[in-house]
Amino acid sequence: MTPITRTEEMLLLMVCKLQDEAYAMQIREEVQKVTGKLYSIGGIYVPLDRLVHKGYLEMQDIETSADRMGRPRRKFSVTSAGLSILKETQLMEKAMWDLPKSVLEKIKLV
Amino acid sequence: MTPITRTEEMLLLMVCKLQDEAYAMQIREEVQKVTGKLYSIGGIYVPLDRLVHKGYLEMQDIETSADRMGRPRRKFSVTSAGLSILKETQLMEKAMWDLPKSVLEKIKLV
DNA sequence: AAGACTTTTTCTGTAAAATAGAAAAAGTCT
DNA sequence: AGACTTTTTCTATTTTACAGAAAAAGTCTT
Repeated sequence: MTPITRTEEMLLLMVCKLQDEAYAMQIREEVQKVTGKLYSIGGIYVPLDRLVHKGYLEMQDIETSADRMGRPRRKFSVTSAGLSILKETQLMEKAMWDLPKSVLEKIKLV
Repeated sequence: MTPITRTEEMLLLMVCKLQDEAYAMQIREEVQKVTGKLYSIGGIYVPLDRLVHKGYLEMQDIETSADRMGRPRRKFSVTSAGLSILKETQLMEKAMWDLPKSVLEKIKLV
């Protein structure tokens, strides 16, 4: 299983977090909350589509109900392969940060 | 401060971990230990140079002492800007993984 | 001292991902 | 019908990932 990028990790996690509200534009907002940075449209849609293509996300067309305007949205959800790669990613991050305490301390105090 | 990639994060951390043994080829080995994957030569040198260029790493030429063969090596060390970006990265990762317990549980059990 | 040997670094080309934003699409509202 | 709202599609550019051959800079052998 080949590792995912940080952007991909973030998007998967935001879909997890948003659950029934995991629409692209909501995800974009959530990413901004977490990173403090507003991603461009392409910066969201391009990797989301890639994640679908890789089988880590599923997509569902949602019909516009009478209570909102604009083009119909697509809702995302994480597949079990997606959960699995997230777990792997988490373990890898943990391994990466397995450093001597003295080093961790130095980072904390910067 | 613009975020770094996962590869950059990993390399910075491996330099931290290896301390006085932070030579490119040692770093490569360490990366393999953590990820389970052997990176190509370019996969190590290219981003290391980039990190130097960005000011997150420093480089020092080490003269070959009589007890080893081969071309002289370059030793890397993390700058204070490097420590700082690592800290930011760590905080961002923490924010990303701030999910409902039910979701974290689902990931754990996959 | 010349040439074989060892190990690291330099270099460069290709593929993939990040980034950006204009234009199109698909609805609702007046 | 046409204006309006919001999302998605599309595509071009820059940056990063990935790969490995060739060059470099030493030591060792004879």
